[in-house]
Amino acid sequence: MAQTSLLEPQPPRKRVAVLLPLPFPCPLDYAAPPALADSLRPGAIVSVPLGGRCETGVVWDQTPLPSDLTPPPPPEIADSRLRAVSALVDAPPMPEMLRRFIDWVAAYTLAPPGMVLAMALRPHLLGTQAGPRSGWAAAPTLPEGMRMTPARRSVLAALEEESPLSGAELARRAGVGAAVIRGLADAGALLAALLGPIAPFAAPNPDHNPPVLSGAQDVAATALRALTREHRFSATLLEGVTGSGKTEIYLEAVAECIAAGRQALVLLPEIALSAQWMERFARRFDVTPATWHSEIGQRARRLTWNAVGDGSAGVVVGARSALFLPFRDLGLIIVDEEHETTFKQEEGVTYNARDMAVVRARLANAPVVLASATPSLETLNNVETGRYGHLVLPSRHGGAAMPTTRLIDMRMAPPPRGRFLSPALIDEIGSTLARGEQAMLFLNRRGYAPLTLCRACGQRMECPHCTSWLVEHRKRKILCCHHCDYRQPIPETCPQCGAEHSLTAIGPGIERITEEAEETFPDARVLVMASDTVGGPAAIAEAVERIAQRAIDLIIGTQIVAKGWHFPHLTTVGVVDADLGLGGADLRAGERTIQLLHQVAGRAGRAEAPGRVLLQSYAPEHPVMEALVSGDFRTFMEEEARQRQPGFWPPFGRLAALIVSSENPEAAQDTARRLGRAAPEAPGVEVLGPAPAPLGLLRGRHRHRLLLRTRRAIAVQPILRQWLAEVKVGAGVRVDVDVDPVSFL
DNA sequence: AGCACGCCGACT
DNA sequence: GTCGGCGTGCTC
Repeated sequence: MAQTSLLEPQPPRKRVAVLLPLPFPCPLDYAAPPALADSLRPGAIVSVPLGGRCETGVVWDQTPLPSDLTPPPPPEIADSRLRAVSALVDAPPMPEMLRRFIDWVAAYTLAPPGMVLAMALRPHLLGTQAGPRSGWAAAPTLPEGMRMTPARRSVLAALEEESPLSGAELARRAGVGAAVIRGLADAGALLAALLGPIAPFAAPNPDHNPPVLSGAQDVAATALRALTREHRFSATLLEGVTGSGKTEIYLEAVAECIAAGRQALVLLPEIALSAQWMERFARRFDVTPATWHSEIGQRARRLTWNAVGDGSAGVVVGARSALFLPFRDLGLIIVDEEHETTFKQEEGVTYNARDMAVVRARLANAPVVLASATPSLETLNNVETGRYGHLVLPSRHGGAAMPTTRLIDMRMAPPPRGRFLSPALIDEIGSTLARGEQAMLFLNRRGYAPLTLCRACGQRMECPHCTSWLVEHRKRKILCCHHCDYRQPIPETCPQCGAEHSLTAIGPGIERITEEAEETFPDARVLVMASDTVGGPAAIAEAVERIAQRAIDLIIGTQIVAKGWHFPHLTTVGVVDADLGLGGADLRAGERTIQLLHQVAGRAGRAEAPGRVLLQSYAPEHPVMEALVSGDFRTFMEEEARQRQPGFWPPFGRLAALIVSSENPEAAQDTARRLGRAAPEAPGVEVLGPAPAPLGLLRGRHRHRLLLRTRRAIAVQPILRQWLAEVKVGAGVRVDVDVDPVSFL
């Protein structure tokens, strides 16, 4: 009887590639146990051994990518080193579309595919049971002799309102700790009860409340409906000023998508701030959509993830990470405010959700609609070259006029020393308030003052971990860094020279403007809106409601007041420092400033009362200011394009940044220099740098930057891959790759 | 990302 | 003489 010889070749074991949500460069190979072999198809969720632990991953396949994005194939490991897949996880497989998308994003951003997978799989990995959960109900009679305390009483009161409730929810509503609940349960005052099934997402009704459309609106809506019916990829810019009805129009495409039984995804820049958007959706479709953003609770997260996967969530409104949901049948993507830079994720996998939405749509054979009043130059260029379609809503809905914009030349009539509101602006706000209308002051800078210096020695208060000034927050009595979480009390004496009471606030932040406004308009009811002063979404919704009810006269705010709110009684907007975004060597400084200020201006005068916008500027002849006054956004962007074209700056060329950082300044510089020496050389390819980053120190890491610029026809990924492979990165040094950078700090 | 292995300081 | 710091390197 012949024995199997160790020298004889073994039949090759059946192997599967498994991608794990870990920063590996490629999937790992595992042996497929015969019992599982048939189930281990691509997309299957599996448990596998890794080192001494067990990990959850997804059976992967080699998915075809555009040739210039394809990473090199990994070397195959020997059969003898293979370990076997432990188990098939009882969960729906990851759809092929999503797997292809993950590969695409990883290849494009040069992120490890596993890290991209982690974004798509994390919701699934958090908590595994979706079955019925148990909670607590009050016992029909209280046990005799039980001690009653205020905390216990409030638990029982909460159950009078609603019962049963989960332990965590009950503790939250009663304002007590888990111990109180446990005590009551032990005493027999609470009984375990099964919680009912979680309410599924109600189906939006596309015929609930269709809008009455006219003229250009009707044309645009009809066109989007037709594209949505087609079931193939298309990209369309929907351009229209604030108040032109953009949202209503693209919701018609959503309606068409729902009617066709497919799923729609709407990406918004800051979902947590959009209670008003939800209302509009509810008015149109009679239900609230599923939402997805970083702040939803774990329960809702899991529920939504499942509902998207089984198709029961027809519409998802989300922040950028919603792109990675396991849509079963994605039929439409909307990117609202497509020019917003918050679509760019800067941490971890650096991707631009606006661009990846286009990729996702292409893979899904679905249309994508990019909506904006002030489209990015990238998108305008894609329209220009015919890659994207273009629909324009030329005027404000209901005949409301655009606000008039006026510049205040701060060199001609400056405010008094230490003041920041010019006489002209004060006049205008004063008469607005006198007419009983609302006014807004906009300054995109939190805190009291951006810089604190010593009058005696000139010492500036700066962050010990970052290249940045400490910002005074007078209300909180601290100096804090806006780049890291460093904060310190405001010192009484100068830490440098010891002089007493010599520290002076330089420049305005929103707190300081509030102080000045309250002194100037003592009778005005003032509301301050900044990301660090308003609370959660509910608090913001309440603030917006108070504004709508005219309980507020003067709104003072940062960025967040610019974001799509409708304030019907607001007629005058004053921009405290219109030049603020123009400093620094940012490629898109002008574009960004005009987009932001245009959006702020759009808050003014949306109803019958005409709006006024006043821009305080020390550079009124700047093209950005002139464009804001004339309202000629188009001409400004054309000029911007003319300036970028000869140097092959985006969108006429491609950029990728390498950020070299280390706690050790020499190590960072050394690696940056060696990267510089190994810089790729080819026609149409240029490397700028290395140079110390403008933010030379960030969270205690010293930073240097290199910038790769190529002609549009040349992909940056293979160049970057080869370049990085040539250079040995020093100990403790990190090289972060940022393809299509938005920030140049 | 974890987790192990591996070389140099303060302790029973 | 050991316990332990976290630096480098590997996981199919």
